Amino acid sequence: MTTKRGAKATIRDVAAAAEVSVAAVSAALNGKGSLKAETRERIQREAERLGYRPSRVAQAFREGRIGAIALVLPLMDSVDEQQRLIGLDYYMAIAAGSASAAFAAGYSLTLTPPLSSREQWRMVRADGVVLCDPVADDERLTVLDEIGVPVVTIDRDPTREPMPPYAAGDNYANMRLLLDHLDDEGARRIALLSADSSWAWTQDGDRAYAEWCAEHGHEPLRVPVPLGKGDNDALEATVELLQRAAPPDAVIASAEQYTAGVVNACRKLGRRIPDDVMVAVGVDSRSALQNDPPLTAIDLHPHQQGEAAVRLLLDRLAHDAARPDPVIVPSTLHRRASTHRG
Amino acid sequence: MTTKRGAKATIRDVAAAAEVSVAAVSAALNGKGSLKAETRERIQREAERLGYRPSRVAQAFREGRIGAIALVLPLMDSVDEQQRLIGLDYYMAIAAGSASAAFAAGYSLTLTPPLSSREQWRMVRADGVVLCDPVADDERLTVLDEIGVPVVTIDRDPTREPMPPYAAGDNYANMRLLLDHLDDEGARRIALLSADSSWAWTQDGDRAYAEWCAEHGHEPLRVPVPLGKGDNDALEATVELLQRAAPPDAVIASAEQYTAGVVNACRKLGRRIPDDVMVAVGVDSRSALQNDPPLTAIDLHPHQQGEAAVRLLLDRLAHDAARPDPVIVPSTLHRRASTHRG
DNA sequence: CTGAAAGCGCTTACAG
DNA sequence: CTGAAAGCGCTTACAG
Repeated sequence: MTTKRGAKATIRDVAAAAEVSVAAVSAALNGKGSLKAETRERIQREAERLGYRPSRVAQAFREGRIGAIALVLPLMDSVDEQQRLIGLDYYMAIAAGSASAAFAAGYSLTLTPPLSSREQWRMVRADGVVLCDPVADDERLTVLDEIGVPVVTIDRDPTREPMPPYAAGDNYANMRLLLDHLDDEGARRIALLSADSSWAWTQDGDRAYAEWCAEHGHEPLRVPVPLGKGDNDALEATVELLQRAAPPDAVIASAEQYTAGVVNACRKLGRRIPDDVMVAVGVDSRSALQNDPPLTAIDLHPHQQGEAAVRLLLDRLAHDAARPDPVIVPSTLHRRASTHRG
Repeated sequence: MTTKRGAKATIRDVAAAAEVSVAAVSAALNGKGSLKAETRERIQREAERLGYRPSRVAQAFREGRIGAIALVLPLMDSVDEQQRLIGLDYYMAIAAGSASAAFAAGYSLTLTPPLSSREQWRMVRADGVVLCDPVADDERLTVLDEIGVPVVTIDRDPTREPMPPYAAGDNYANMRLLLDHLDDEGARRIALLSADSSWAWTQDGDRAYAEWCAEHGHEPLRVPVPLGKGDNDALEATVELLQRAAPPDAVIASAEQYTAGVVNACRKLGRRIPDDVMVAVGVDSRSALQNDPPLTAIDLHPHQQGEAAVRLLLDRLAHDAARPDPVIVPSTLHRRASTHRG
């Protein structure tokens, strides 16, 4: 009645060893049913002796759920080594928040690497997916829909109908918050580095900027900067801006990726922050906080966004009901030295 | 014979609809067996019509494996919001590398949030665990061993016997590489910021530093700096170092976390890098690369370490055989402007 | 208080 | 070429 070496003991092995039924073993180990204390202890002893561990797959199978949620981050989509180094604080915090919310509900969080083919997506073992920063007509959402996997996005889908549930910051309001703050601090020519992308947060920010400028009679100074390709683009764009005949007296870096480029451009040209030019960032990060001087930035509370997205997803899984409302996570403006002239 | 609304179609529903056996459905959908083309097509049509998706859990159950590997990162162990912001490039790259190696082998990668109790660890649904930076007598390894989950570590376990298989950089050699490089560039008093921890990489680095100093007749200038508690500690330690009567002419920041602190300390005291003091970092990051001037750093190729660790784990899962040898991933010294006086 | 059985959804031999 | 059955390891009603 001993198990074979190497083969893992099953509930049957324990039942045989303790000379009871498998049901009794199950009850004893899960503290259910009503077993005589003596029997329960004997079963536990035998289980211990055989090194029995209930099979997690079998349990999952019985529960009818995988017990995992997949998280898809844009940064995992890059293939070359250089790019992979780019671990943005924002996404890391989303991952941490998602993981803890998932785990609190008895789910684990799965990181999904770059997937191209439909085949690969079918391999994903998860009860649902949290997808960050969908683009317009995002193919991945189409595939997931075909496969029948529920999806929640972080940042809303710009085009899809019906729009999947989502969690997001209030990107429109945040941009206006930055602009008002810079205005209060005396900035009169505020430039914006922003990506030409179909992401909702970019478009919301651009719209807020355009409207704010129109309302305040300011000339818009928006410079498109590609995202992702390293940070030279942001540096060059900022250098170009600052060397214009009428340079800006404040620069907003809308993306975390631009942070170093903007700062280095100022340093390169000998422009002091904030005296010659104020700098503010649309997404807070360690770089912003640790910069000398520390940079004013919007904290999008990505940890909370991750938590919120996972909870939305779990609701969908549980109730299979009506599409829930989006969750807008309030953001915080951290006023730091980069936008305040002593 | 139609499925209930809401309830997902099972293989039985498809079999009934197509008027064949479940075995035929399985064969048709997996392209196995020898079905008449006409039958196969009819089955596929019905499956399509019913929106049938094979249950991933059931498949997993049959395969006898969960199909997931858990990754445990030290940074996920912090609870307060402030700490969570700390997404180190090093760990992010490990996660990306692990995920792609896992996925290539048909496994997914699960992120495990901070777990304290044995109970919580039992909830982890994974066929194996990759644990980063084990400390001496790491409780987590003890628990995982009890639960019977195979483990591979990144960076070796400092004390455990038998030592779990691991992937790591050559931390001893790397420290000497940095020291030799600084020596070549003319540094004569090289200080080291290093943590008082039981981590193997810290201890290896400290040992290399002590031996190198002894061999070269240099006075050791090692300053212990706590890890994790934000970056003020590194800044203060560096300020203190640079204000000594005999200040160092080079500083090695052994951890990625020290990067900003060291740079800001130099800036605060008006010491120019590299002219007044050279700076080198033991772990490469975006901060090091984007600093002005860019900082010389050791690239530990964390992406490859992640891949290697996952492959070690998969080997163990597959063969259940002898303990494999550790994998030492070669590191690269990136010589940058911070250690070269024009 | 305990046992025997059914069943979760799939795939893989094995019969016909 | 196709069907009926066994079985992966567990838990949950249901009998005794």
